[in-house]
Amino acid sequence: MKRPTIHDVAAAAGVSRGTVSRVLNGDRYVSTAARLATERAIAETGYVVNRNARSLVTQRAGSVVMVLSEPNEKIFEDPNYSTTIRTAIRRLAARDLSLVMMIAGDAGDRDRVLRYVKGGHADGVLLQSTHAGDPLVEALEGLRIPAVSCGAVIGMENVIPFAACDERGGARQMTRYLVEQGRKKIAIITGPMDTPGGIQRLEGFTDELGRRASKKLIEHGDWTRLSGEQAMARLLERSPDLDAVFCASDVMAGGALATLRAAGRRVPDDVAVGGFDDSDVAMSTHPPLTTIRQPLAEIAEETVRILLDLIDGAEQVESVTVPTRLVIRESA
Amino acid sequence: MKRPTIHDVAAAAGVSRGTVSRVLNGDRYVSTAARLATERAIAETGYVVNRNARSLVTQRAGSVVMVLSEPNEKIFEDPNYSTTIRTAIRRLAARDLSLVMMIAGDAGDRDRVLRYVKGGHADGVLLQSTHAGDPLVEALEGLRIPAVSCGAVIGMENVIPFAACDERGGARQMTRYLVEQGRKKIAIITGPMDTPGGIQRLEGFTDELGRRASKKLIEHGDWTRLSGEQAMARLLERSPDLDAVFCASDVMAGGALATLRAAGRRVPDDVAVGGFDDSDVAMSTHPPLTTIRQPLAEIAEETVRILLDLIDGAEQVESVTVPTRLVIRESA
DNA sequence: GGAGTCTCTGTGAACGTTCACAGACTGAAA
DNA sequence: TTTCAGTCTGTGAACGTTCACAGAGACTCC
Repeated sequence: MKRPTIHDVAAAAGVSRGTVSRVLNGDRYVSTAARLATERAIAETGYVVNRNARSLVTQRAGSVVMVLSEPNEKIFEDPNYSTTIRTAIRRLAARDLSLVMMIAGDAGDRDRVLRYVKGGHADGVLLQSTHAGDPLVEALEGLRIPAVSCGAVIGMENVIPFAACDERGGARQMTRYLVEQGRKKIAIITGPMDTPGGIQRLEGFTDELGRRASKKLIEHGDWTRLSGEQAMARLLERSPDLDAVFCASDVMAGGALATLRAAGRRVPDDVAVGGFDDSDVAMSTHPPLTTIRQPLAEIAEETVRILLDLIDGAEQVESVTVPTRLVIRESA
Repeated sequence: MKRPTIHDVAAAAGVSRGTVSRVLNGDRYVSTAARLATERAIAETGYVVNRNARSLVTQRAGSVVMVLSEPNEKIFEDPNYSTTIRTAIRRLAARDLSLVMMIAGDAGDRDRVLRYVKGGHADGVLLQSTHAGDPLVEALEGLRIPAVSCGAVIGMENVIPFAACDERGGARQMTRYLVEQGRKKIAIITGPMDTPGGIQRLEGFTDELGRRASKKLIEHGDWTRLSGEQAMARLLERSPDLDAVFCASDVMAGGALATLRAAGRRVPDDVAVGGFDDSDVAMSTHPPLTTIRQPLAEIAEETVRILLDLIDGAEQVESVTVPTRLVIRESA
């Protein structure tokens, strides 16, 4: 029981291979009679085009690869990925492109991705959580394949287009809110300093605080809950009188809350806590987190749109920054 | 600057196409001299095999498709997917198979998946969160393509092999624990009753409770936090004197906790709360959730292993059930 | 020395498309 | 009538592999 080929369809429709191909690809020059006959034959035979054969001659892959470059396994729990993946699948499917997932944690992984792309098996690359200095990015750049990042790649902002939320602006929103609430000694727990979320959320924080910002009130985390707990402990030890902390992610804020509770601090009475992301943990903590909402679906949509533009041959594309929104709950 | 083909490699190595192909595919009959020359030529030319050409003749796709059949968009937040996807990518990559992601939410989506598979573009299918009666499953069954589900497909346990945690046993563990803690009136918030997690966790609950189980103490949720909140409210209204609630997922438990707090119930003093999954929210709630840990990575590994066995031509494969573990924190 | 078995190699024919080209037919304009 | 443009169709040649086959050489065994 072999799969029907374009020949079978052609025979069933009483036309030639070429005509079937033209119908398949929406070519203008095909008579209505031929088109109808072909369409019926396709339906009757249950014909499905063989993408391999097509790709072989067109030199187009018909797929896009999403590369998850997260060296730290733990962080993959990040619920944000799900939204991005889902959105990407949908948008690409509308263009009959499939989404292939790859991981680029270590050198071996990166090599695999590179070979895949070099083999011409992807029409574009969607970068996800790429850290500064990732060798993969330069390698991809050399291959001249359309590549877009979901969130900026630090140091590569002008070479890899991206869509991202206004990290800096969002951080300013939160910081300003904490100030407005009368908080005097505001600390921050940042993300890794080789990611846009790490760097730019800190920038927004210091931007807003001006010379009131103090090095003593800055601690670094790695996005994980545990790192949030530990950073909070360090902050409390160094500055027991702090009255607010802005955590660069909700997950880290969850950790900070636990440390604060263990230290007997009431939230928000003694210490206000602000998060970032508005992921689902923000609703589950006690008290629920006041946080910065980043429209992940929209960011994913834009990322894919830019990639499609590039695949379609756009010379120059603009990176996109979408605004964030302050979501006030109970922690601040 | 065209990509080098097998011909270029053959020319560079001073051998024939056939020999290069044999080296590529690890054929036995090739001399060391030829092998060495070929390998050098491959390295020098930067040759990467064209999978399309290969698939065209071998009739193997070189990829596996993971189908996310979740009609309800909301639920996709489930952090479990990330682990499964990541594990699958890794295991498949070791066999040089790539992972294509597809969604099968509505009929159009399902059609796309079916066309993809019918086109011979996947060597196997990984089913994820498939609900009972999903028409896609039957359709796939008809195509005779290797398919394995991550978690059982209700009603299809004997036709679609799967790997899953011991849902029923896990639920019994939790229920027994609550009983041992002296709880007298134990309620349950189940998942959707067309999923194994919905059905079997309830079964474990009633198994353990025996005739102490009461219909009045059963409420249904849909895995979302909101449904947990609402189900808890209904339970409290009907049975204000309940002293424990087993939630079939941590996320729903998070919702239940919020309702309990709003109702002035102390946890665990007045009401003990048990979850299921041991996902990251379990650590972020207040109090942290006592829950049932399901080894997601292990389940994903097994799912992929079974699929690979099927792809390798295994006639009969055994579904796998892995044990769960009670994780005691503070909510019960 | 011949037969038989292994090892190794090259070659032609697929696999299922698309694309460029050539040719046939139509209708309108010169 | 001829010419030209426009529409429609079929065909041969690619695309880059693998696979089966045939044949060459080396070695062993009688």
